[in-house]
Amino acid sequence: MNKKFQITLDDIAKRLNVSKVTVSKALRGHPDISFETAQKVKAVAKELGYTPNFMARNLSSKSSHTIGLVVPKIAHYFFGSVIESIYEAALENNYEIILTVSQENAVREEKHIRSLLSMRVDGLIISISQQTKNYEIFNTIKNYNVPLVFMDRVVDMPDFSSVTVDDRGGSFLAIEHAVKLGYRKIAHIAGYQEINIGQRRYLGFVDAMKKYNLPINPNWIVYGGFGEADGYHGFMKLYNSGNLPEFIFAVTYPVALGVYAALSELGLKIPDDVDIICFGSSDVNRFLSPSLSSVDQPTEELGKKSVELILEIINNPTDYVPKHIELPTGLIIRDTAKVLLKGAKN
Amino acid sequence: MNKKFQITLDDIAKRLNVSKVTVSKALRGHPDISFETAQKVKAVAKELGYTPNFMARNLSSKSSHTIGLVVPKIAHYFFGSVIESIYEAALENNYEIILTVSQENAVREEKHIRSLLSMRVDGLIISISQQTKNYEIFNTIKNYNVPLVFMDRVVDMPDFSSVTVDDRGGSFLAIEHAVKLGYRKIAHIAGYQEINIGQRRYLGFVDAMKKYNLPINPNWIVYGGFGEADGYHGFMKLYNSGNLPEFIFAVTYPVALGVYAALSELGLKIPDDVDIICFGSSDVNRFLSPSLSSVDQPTEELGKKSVELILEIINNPTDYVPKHIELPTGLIIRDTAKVLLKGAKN
DNA sequence: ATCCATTAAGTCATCGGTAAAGTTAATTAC
DNA sequence: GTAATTAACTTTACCGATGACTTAATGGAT
Repeated sequence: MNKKFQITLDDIAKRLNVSKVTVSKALRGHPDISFETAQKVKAVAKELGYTPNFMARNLSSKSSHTIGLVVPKIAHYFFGSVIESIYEAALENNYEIILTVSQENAVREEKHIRSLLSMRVDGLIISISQQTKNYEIFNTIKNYNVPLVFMDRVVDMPDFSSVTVDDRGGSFLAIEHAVKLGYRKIAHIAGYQEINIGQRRYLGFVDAMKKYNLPINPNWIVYGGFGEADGYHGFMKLYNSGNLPEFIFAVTYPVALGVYAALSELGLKIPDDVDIICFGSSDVNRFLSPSLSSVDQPTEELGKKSVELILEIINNPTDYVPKHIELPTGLIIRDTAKVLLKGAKN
Repeated sequence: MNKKFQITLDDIAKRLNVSKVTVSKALRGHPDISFETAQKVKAVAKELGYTPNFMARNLSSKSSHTIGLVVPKIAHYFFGSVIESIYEAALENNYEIILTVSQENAVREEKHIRSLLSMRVDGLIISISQQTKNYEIFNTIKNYNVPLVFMDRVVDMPDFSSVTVDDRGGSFLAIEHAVKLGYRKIAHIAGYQEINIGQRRYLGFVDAMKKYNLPINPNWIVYGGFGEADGYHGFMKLYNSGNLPEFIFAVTYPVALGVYAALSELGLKIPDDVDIICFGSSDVNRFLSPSLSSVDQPTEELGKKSVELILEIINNPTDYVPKHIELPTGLIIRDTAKVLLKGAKN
């Protein structure tokens, strides 16, 4: 390593024959420093290409101007899109983001959180993994008084703020829409029920079925994860039961894709053999054939609101009351779940 | 903030009536410390839930065990997938990743790089933005002697290592394949030529056209960016010229999707009106209709190799000779570019 | 008995900042 | 005219770790 790796406050100080604290204050616009001195300092800093040392600054100031982010996945449209908007929002507010990925693994998730805490992040935005069951670490966070916002996948702890979408209401809309198309035999390929999105999407499904007096066939509810494989196996299970529903509500977009894979393997057609709608979408969805109708998830909003919320807490740590933001959802009807069931009338 | 936010070496030291250096050494397995003392220290550290302070450690050791990553985008399959594999590989080697996103913006890119340098990352993995033209910052990195590996989108500077795919060879394969299907009127919706992937994919196209003695129609080469909009406008330009080619080679997957959008708007069909192949793919590609045949980009390999390479440089900074790894590509034929052109024989 | 090497610690300085307290000289207050 | 205030700096201490150097105790070789 080059010894002249970094320009420090001292380098600037020596050039101007002032103390390094003067330089530090000048650069931060501290009122102690006269206008002329400040100008000189800034000029030299610019000339030398000074950049403050992140580690040193954070060590001494005990605040890192950094937000830790923990998500289960990156290479999925939903998370990719949310992450991107979080980075955008952070940048606008001059905050750094440190992103970690749990890969849906609870152990890794906890390790990442501890690591972020040791980096003294000013706050955490967390979307928990499918597996997360032990909430100990969140109590730790609470004890440390580190601001935390749960995003989309939340833990039900009243002390923490959250930003979610209206999972229950969105699911309700989806099922109601199916009913209005004439469908009665409706299945739900559901996610894990231990996690809010799985639970609430299931509840929305139940709400709608009840409202329209439709029987809920337990065999038509398949629990599992949120990935493509889960959708594939979920549908296969429905298929193998010998009693195929007319309509499927998939808990996530990848699950719906898994259903597509199963359908094409089995030679079944949408909507003739079975119709489908899902929660969430993707940028390439409109190129699918048929393109999936879905409950809209406002990904950019989720990211933006999460950052806003965490900054609100960071800037007002004492008398902060946890807030729960639930973003409204709507339906986007594309090719699937579009045509009236044969013989049905609206 | 809670004052007892963090357990420090001193806390452990006091408990055991030893000095904090002893604790530090013990935890790092330094031979100075006896087995028994080390055991005791580790036990107390565990009991108190000690985690080293990242900032302090890095400030004093001048190495952060962290790799800075700069990419143009996240919410795109290619980058999402590479990023994920980089995180995986880093984790295996006990390195942290600090990810920054340039959003294809050169100014922002430079800002991120400076910020990463100030964080004293041990190395940088960079995939430059479409726009990047000023290489000053890379000279800065060189002067600072910070290890740097370019990934996929490289800058032609001999001092830096790189991991790329065989863009030229892959493109050649794609065009050769088209020729063998009987296509002669071949267009290329190309990217920016200032950047290696744009240039080399174009060159592969030219290589193949020359080899098969096919004329290159300048009107059938449309330059632009790497996104969906570029594909859309690129095709519209071809279409409006009144002389439609039989076959299109799209420089990226998103560009091909843009072409799809244009085709569907114009009511044109693949492969009857025009056929297509592209460079790169996505996880949902197989659900497209028709699914795109493409040049395979080994995304996980790209990520993995980049990390391996940067660690190699980090661990051997003095007599390191820059290395250029080019990963082989192949074709994956799905629905497009599959059927012999009518009237052609192989 | 003395010297030297080894083991197992401890002390001190330092990384590059920031906060708090201390120092001047000039200005203001009464 | 002297005390009090203020502007503009400087000095000192510290954040939590690490590396270099020092010290004390033990044990073996001579």
